[in-house]
Amino acid sequence: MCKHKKQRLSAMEAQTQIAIKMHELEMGLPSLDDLAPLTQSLIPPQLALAFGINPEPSRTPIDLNKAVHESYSSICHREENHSFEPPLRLLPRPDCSKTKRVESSGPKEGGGEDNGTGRAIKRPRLVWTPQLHQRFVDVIERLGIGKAVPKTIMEMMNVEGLTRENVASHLQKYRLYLKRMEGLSNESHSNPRQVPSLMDCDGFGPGPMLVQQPPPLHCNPPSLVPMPTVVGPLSGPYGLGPMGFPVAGSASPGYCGLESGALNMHWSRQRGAWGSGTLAYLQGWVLKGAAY
DNA sequence: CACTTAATAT
DNA sequence: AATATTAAGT
Repeated sequence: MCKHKKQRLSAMEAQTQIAIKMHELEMGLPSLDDLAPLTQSLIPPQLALAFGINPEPSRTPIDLNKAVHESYSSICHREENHSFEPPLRLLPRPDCSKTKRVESSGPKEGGGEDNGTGRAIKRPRLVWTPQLHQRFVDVIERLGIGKAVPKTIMEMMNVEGLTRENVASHLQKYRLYLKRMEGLSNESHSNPRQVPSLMDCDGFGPGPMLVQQPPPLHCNPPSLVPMPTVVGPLSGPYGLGPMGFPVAGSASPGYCGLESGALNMHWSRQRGAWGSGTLAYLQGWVLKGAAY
């Protein structure tokens, strides 16, 4: 009896503590008068020029409004898909010297930029991390491989600084990869006698002796459900496949684990199938006895 | 134009 | 080896 009272009390205390903290926080915030409007550049153009910093693109209230709407609809879209992908940022921070410019508003990202000195700037070469590749694959699955073209993919991936060229290049490789996988599974059909030989362990995917059914899972995911993936150092002793996929054949158990969203295995509800290119890998996992 | 593909460069 | 770039064709 007394216990309940105490619990209620402490709950209330916690509430008031939070309220107090919030109040303190708010007190610490600058007043409206102290804030610069978002339309105003944080760095005056002259100063930016003097230090060789990319001048900020000018933002009109319309730009801001647009940006807000874009963010909003982007969030809604993600909600619709039951997917929680925070907007991704390629670089820790837009670096002032030679990175890409990033602002969504204003003139398109396009063209050879210069940072005021008239010199063209080079963006650092993109590294397709598993997370990034994951997003890439997600988008392709939503679009369907037929409609997945560089521009659309780029837009849907919603990654700051990602270019169409980046995506096109990756897509080219991804398609080759898919083709290879197809070839493999066909071959296994027509020529079951063939021995997988190297295919199993050379880092290019599992061999042909695979079951054709999606493995039974304890749950059929509502939409997109992250599948078990390899975790650990990106270039560890387990093999990374052609697209940077982990390869079952060469994965050592010590490096296997469950981590949501790290790699490319998804159940596609639309198609009622494992995401393109992932089936064989998943089967590889199952055959290897990966537990989940 | 944007897209594909192959070849080549970094 | 992974990514970018280029060239040529649709």
